[in-house]
Amino acid sequence: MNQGAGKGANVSGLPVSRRLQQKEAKRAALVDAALKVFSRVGFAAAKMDDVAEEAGVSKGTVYLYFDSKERLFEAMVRDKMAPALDEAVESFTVSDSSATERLRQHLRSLYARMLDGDRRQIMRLIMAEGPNFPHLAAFYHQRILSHGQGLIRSIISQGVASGEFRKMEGHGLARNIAAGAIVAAIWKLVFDHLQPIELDSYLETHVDLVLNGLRA
Amino acid sequence: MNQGAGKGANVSGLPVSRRLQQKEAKRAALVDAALKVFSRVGFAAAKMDDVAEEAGVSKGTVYLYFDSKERLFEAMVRDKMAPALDEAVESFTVSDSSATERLRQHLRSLYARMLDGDRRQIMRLIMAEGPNFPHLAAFYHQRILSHGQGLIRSIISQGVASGEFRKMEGHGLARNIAAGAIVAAIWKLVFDHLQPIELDSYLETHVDLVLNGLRA
Amino acid sequence: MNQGAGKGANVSGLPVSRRLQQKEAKRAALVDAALKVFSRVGFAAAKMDDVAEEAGVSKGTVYLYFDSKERLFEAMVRDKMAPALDEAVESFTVSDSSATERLRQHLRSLYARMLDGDRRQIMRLIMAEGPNFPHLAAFYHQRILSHGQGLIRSIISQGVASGEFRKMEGHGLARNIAAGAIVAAIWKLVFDHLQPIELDSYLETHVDLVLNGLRA
Amino acid sequence: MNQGAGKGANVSGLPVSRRLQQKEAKRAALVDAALKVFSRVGFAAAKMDDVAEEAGVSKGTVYLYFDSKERLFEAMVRDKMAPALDEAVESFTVSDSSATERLRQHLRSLYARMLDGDRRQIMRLIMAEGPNFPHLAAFYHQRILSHGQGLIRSIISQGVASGEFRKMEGHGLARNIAAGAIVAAIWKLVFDHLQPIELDSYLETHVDLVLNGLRA
DNA sequence: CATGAATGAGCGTTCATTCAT
DNA sequence: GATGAATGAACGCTCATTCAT
Repeated sequence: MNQGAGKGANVSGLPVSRRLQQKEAKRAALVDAALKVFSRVGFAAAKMDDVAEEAGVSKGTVYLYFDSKERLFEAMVRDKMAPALDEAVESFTVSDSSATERLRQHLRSLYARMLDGDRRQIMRLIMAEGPNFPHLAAFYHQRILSHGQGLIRSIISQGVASGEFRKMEGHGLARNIAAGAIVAAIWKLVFDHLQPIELDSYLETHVDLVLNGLRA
Repeated sequence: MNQGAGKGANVSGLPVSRRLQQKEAKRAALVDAALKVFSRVGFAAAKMDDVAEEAGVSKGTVYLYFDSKERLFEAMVRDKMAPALDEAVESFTVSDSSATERLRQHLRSLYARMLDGDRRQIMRLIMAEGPNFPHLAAFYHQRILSHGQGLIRSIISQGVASGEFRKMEGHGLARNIAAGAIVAAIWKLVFDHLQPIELDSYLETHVDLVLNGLRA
Repeated sequence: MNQGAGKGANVSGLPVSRRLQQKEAKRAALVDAALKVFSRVGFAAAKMDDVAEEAGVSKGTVYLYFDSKERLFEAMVRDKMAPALDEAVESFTVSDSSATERLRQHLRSLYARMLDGDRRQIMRLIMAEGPNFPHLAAFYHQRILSHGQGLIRSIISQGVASGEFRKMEGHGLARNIAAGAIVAAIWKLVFDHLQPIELDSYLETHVDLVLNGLRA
Repeated sequence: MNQGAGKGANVSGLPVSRRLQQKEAKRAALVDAALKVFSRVGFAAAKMDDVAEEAGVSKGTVYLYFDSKERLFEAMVRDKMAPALDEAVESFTVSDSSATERLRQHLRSLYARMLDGDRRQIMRLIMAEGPNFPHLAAFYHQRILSHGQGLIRSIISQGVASGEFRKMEGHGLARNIAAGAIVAAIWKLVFDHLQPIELDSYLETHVDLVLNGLRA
C-alpha cells in the first residue's frame, strides 16, 4: 500500500482537502480570537492587530480571510451563533412529557447552554453593538430570540390545553419567562464580580417562580 | 479703589451665582449632548467634536468642563443616574398598603421610569461598556441595581410576614422579579423595530406572572 | 483714537481677516508643497507626510485644508492653472499688429510662460495622471488647451484675411502650431539632462518654421 | 553516464527548445499584461496581482520571471520599445527619392506606427515615470528619440544639399518637426474623448506645414 | 472664558515580496 | 516550475488633546 503522494499528489483530493482543512482551521482560530478581543473591548476599540496576535498570525493574514473589521465581526457573530441554535432545537426534541416538565427542562437547558461564556458574550455584543449592526441584530433576533420564543410558546400552549397552565392573555409572556435567563447571562458578564450569581440556585428560583406563576 | 474688577459687577453675589448658573447650564448641556452621542454610537466611536456640536459649543470648550473623553463619559453616566435614584426612593415612600399592592406599584413605577429613553440608554451603555469602566459598573450596581433589589426584598419580606407571599429559599429572587423590566428596557432599544414591545400589556403580564408566582 | 482692541476685538473685521489671511497663506503653502511632491514622484507615489513636511506642518494639518489626497491634487492643479490663464489672456490684448507679428509674439509669450517650471509640471502631471482624473483633464483642456487653440485660430484667421497666410484646409492646425512648445515643455522635464533644449534658439527655429509654413 | 537528466528528454535539443519557447511565451504574456496594467493606472498604482491575473498566472509566478515590480516595468518598456526601433530603421531603407518625398514618407510612417496604441502608451509612461526611472528615460531617448532625430536630420541634410530645403540655423529643428506627431500621440491618450484627433487629416496638415516651412 | 487651528499617535487596510508545498 | 498563503512595512486618514489668540 504505497499511497503514492509526494508533492504533486493533489490529484486524489486528499492534499486539497488538507489545504482546505487548514484554511478552515485558521479561519476558526481567527473567529475565536475575534470573539475574545471583541468581548474584551467592544467592536470600535478592538484592534485588528490584537485579533491577529491572539490568533497567532500576522496582521495582513486576517484580511486574507475577512474583508474588513466589520465583516470579521459579523462572521464571528454568525459562526458563534450557529451551534446555539442547533442545540436548542436538539434539546427540544425530547417531548413526551407534561408541559410543566418540558418547561422545566427547557429552562434548565437554557441555563446549561449559558454556561458557555461565548454565548453570553455574543449576546452582550448584540446588545452593545446591535444599533450599529442592524442586520446582525435582526439575524440574532430571527435565529435565536424569535426561535426561542416559539419553543416557549408551544410548551405553554400544550400546558394550557392539558390544563396544567392557566391561560394568560397579555402580551410578551414568552419574553417574560425567558427574561430571568437573559438577565443572568448579562449579569454574569458585567456585575458578577460585584454580586455573584450562583447559576444553579438562581435557576431553581426562576423555574419555581415561573411554574408557580403559570399554574392554573 | 473699590474692588476694581472687570466688566460685570460680581460684587453683590448675584452675578456670581448667575455665572455659576451659566456654567452649570453649559455643563448640563454637554452632559445631555454626551448622552445623545454615546447612545448613538457607543463610547469608542463617539467623537468629542460631535458632542461639542450637539451642545452648541466649540471643540475646545468641552475640555474646560471635562478632562477627557473618559471623564465626560463617567460624569454623564453619574449625572444621568442620579434622578433615577431619587425617584425610586420617592416612589417607595408611599407605603401603607399590602405587599401585593406595593409590589404591583413598584413594578409599575419601574416601567414608568423606563419610559424615559435616557435611563434605558444609560443601562445599555453600562452593559456595553461596563467591562471597560469597572467603577462605573460598580457605581451603577451600587446606586441602582443593589438599591432596587433592596426595595424588592423588603416588600417580599413584608409579604412573607403578612402571609401574602410564600417563602422562597433560592438565590436571586429579586433579580428574577426585576428581570422582566430589564429585558423590556434593552429590548426596546435593540429589537423593538423587529418585534415591538407594548409596554402596558407587557407590564401587566409581568405583574400577573410574578404575583402569582409568589402567592402563598 | 483708542481702537479698543485686545483679545476680543474680532469686531472690526481686521483680526478676522488676519486669521483668514493666515489660513489662506497656509493653504497656499500646502498647494506649493503638493506641487513639489507630486511633481517629484507622481500622484500615487506621493506621501501626504512628505507634503506636510515640505509645507512645514504636521500630518494631520493637511486634512484641515483638503479632504483627501485626491482633493489636494485637484485643488493644486486648479490653483496652479489659474494664473497661466490670466496671463495668456493678458498677453493677447496687445493686438494692433500684423498677424505675422502677433503669432510671433504669441509664441514668444508661450515659451516665456513656459520658463516657469510649475506650469510645465502641471502639464506633465495632466499627461501622466489625466486618465485617472478625467475631470482634471477636462478642466485643463477647457481652460488652457482649448483656449490656447482659440487664440491661435483667431490670429490665423486674421492672417488669412489680410493675405499674410495661406488658407490651410486640414484639421488640427492650431495644435500643430503649438506642438513645438508643448514638446519643449515636456522635453525639459524628462530629457533635458540627456540632450538640453536651449529655449531661445529652439523658439526661433519654431517661429521660423511655422511662419514659413503658413506664408501665403 | 549520458546526461543523466530528470523527467523529460531534454537530450536531443528539441524538448529543450520547447521548454525555452514556453518560458519565452510566458514571459511575453507577462510583459503584455504588464503593459496593459501599467498603462491603465501607472507604475505606482499597478498591482502585481493584476499583472498576474491579466497574464493568467499566479501571483508568485511573476517573480520567477522578474525580480521586482521595477524590473518588470523596465523589462516591459524595453521589450515594447524594440520593434518600434526595427520598423523605423526598416521604413528608412527606402531611400532613392527626393528629400521632400522622403520626409513625407517618414512622417507618414511615424503616424502609422503611432496607430499602435502600445507605442503611445510606452511614450506616455516614459513621460509620466521618466523622472523616477532615469535610465529608462535615457534608454528611450537613445533608442527612439535620438535615433528618430538622426533620421530626420539626415533627410534634411539631403534636402539642403539638393536645394529642396533652405538651411535653417537654429537649434532643435528635428524635434520641432517631430513635435506634431508626439503631441498627437499624447493627445489621443489624454484628450481624445474631449476633442478627437483625426489622424489622417492631422497628418496631412502637419506634413504640409513642415514641408512649406522648410522649402527653400 | 471660548475658540478652533494644530498636533501626532494610532489604526484599518493594502500590497510587494517570500517560501513551504 | 508553479502556486497562493503568509508576512509586515507602509500609507491614508482620524480624532483626542493642547494651546495661542
